[in-house]
Amino acid sequence: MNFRQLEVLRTLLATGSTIAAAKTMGLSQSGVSRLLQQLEEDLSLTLFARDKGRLIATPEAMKLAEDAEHILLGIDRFTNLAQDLRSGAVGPEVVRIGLPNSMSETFAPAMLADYAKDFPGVRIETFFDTTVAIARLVEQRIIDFGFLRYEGQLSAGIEMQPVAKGVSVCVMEKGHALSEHETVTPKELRGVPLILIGRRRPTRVMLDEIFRKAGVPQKVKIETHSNSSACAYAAYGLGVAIISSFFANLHRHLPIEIRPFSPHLTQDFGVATASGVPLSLAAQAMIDCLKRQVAAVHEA
Amino acid sequence: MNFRQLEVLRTLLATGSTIAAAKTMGLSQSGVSRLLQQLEEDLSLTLFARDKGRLIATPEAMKLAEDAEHILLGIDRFTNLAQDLRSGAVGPEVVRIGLPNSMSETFAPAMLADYAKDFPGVRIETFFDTTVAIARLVEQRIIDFGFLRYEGQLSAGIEMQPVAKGVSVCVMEKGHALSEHETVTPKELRGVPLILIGRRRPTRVMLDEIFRKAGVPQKVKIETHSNSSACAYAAYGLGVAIISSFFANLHRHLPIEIRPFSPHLTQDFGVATASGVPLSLAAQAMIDCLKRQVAAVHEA
DNA sequence: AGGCGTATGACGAATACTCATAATATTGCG
DNA sequence: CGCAATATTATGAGTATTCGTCATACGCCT
Repeated sequence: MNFRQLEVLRTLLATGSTIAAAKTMGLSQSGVSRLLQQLEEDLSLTLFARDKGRLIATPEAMKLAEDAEHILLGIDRFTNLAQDLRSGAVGPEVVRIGLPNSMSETFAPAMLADYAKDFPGVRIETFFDTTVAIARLVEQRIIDFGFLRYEGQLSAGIEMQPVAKGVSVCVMEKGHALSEHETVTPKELRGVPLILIGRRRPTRVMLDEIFRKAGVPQKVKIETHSNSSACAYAAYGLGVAIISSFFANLHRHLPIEIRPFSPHLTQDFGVATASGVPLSLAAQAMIDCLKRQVAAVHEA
Repeated sequence: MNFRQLEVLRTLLATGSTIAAAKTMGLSQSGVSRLLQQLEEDLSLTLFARDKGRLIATPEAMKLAEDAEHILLGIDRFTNLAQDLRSGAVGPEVVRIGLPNSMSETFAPAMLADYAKDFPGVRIETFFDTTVAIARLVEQRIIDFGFLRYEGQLSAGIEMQPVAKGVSVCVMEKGHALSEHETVTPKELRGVPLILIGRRRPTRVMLDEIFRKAGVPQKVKIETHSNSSACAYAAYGLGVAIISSFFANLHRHLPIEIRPFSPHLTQDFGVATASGVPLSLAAQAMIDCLKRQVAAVHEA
């Protein structure tokens, strides 16, 4: 049995002749005739009496047509649903994402605005938190994916796909004396008030190591825990922040100058998903959108 | 698109691998693989993520599978009807009903036994599911009528006729300390492990509100999604369940005590039918039988 | 005869399956 | 640890079946 056969049954009952049915179904008269024969054969039932070369529906045909209608309706619904899923219109009711705190002010709104253009029907839930917290949210499947900096030591249930790289940079207020330099080294930072983040994190440890090797004592004026605040402090002339270029670029709207820090320190950023859990189309599209947005910020 | 493809979708979701699916469908593994690929191509959707050589269903696949199930059900019905017509007899009349899961164990059997006395020739098909799922089955006319709790916000194509009312009650194991009380208030439930159902449903939200107003924190030990399990948990002394008296009464055979919860919360139960579709005599009689049965449980 | 309808033979294109085999991940064993 | 054994999906090749068209035959009515 066959969709087409059911359609023929319906159309034949509606139109009364194979020719008319063929016309409305967009195929040849002989095709309709064949389809009907097949259906009758499949069911071992006479659906239409052949009377003087005309087709006359039997009561059986009418009974069956009701059920056929049901099936065809269901198929309609099925394909419509597929269509909606494809365009993300119906999608999963909600896409949940985790982002670093620093992205809440400008990046996330821009990204979501971009996303909402293509997927107006999808509800979005955002969690802003630290890298570790986001990783945990991914692991517990509370969010579909998270964007975070990663350092190799990821738990088993998480898969990363790299999205961007950053290098350590110095952020200072506009017109700061150090902005004369093309790049900034620990030597030049001797005695300069510093704004640092993440007390015990690997990147911070490496930074401390670099200063130690250069024989320059750090004059840490402010310890903070968000890139946003570090940039804001720098903008107010409270000191020079050393953060990743990735986050510095997100705060270009502030009155700050950004200079590469030397020696080179790189950071990897990527999208974290729970391994073995396929993403919905809507979530996948959100990741693509995020990548676009990151690329836009990066090249600007 | 194709019946076989839909079958593959269903079977694949049920079995989890092409090999197992092939076995149950009686064709080769490669056949299943091909059918799946075709379906994905037809729909332009990724139904299964290929992860390390395994298939993992996407959310889209699960959504679509529900609709596919309906279609396959329709096909089943269609062929059965054809079978009946072939064998001459204008098939036995069939009544299809949807009931809440909690009624499968004692209520439905009793009701059908009662019904079968008067209508021995009628074939009966029962669907046990959640309120929302049953409503959808009614709307799509897959069942003649459904019995469910309603909360006002019903879709346009459905008509309700009230059958019973329930009030919120506490269910606890026999001999529980709280059974001393004539009625139970939030105050007495302070620190008592609770068994609650339906995280975001209106009734649950109202319950949360009541506890909040009473200044009593809920100690939710178990969240579950069926009244049966809630009663079973209560019977095992895992905590005190707060559910509708209507469902609690269906589980009187368990070693439980039932006490009214105060303040009063009422629930409405009724029969849902597709609007504008006349019911068969047999279906109407089934509704009457259901009402009788409900009355019997209620007064007992 | 001419108009309107269905049925059917012949044939090409598409589809449905199978078999055999490749590619890849997991597991157990020495 | 390395390596075979196992389990899984994917794919190339080939065959049988089905789908649909064209042309045409046939029947009935006016």
